[in-house]
Amino acid sequence: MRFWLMKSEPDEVSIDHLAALPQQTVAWFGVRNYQARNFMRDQMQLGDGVLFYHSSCAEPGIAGLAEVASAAYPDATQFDPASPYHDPQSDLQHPRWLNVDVKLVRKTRLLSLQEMRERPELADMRVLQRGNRLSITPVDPQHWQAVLTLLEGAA
DNA sequence: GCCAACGTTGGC
DNA sequence: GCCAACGTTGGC
Repeated sequence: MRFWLMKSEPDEVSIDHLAALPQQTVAWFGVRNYQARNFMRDQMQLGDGVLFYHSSCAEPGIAGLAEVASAAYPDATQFDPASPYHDPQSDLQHPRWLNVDVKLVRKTRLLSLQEMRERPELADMRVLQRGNRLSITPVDPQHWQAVLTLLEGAA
């Protein structure tokens, strides 16, 4: 079992949106970066742990826990001319972009980016490294555990 | 709105 | 295959 941090803009899909969806599950559409796509395609497995992260917003940080709920399959938005994620270069027979489904486990308190940066036990997390822009990053087991402890401790 | 960082594109 | 230009991300 692996662990991941997945960024979502709450204007698009927030933790509360996810909680309100049928099955509390959403297709993780819109990834347009090969490295992030490859994580979904090659490494994610059903049941992998996900830190649901709010980015590009007033209070960036971890907002809940989720899990990988499907294998990777073609991202429908790449073929939708009305979508901002439309990719006219992608071919129906050989889709360029994939997504997995992500299912809510539970909403948590917000573990803010600021607090994450203050915690020495999280200092090596990939998402905190300088210049990191990947929307999906692997999370080491010890970081996963440290985040859970922070979420359960000081709630 | 600014800007550092980094991925992608495209000319050569 | 190099690399400059450009576009995007995302915190501030």
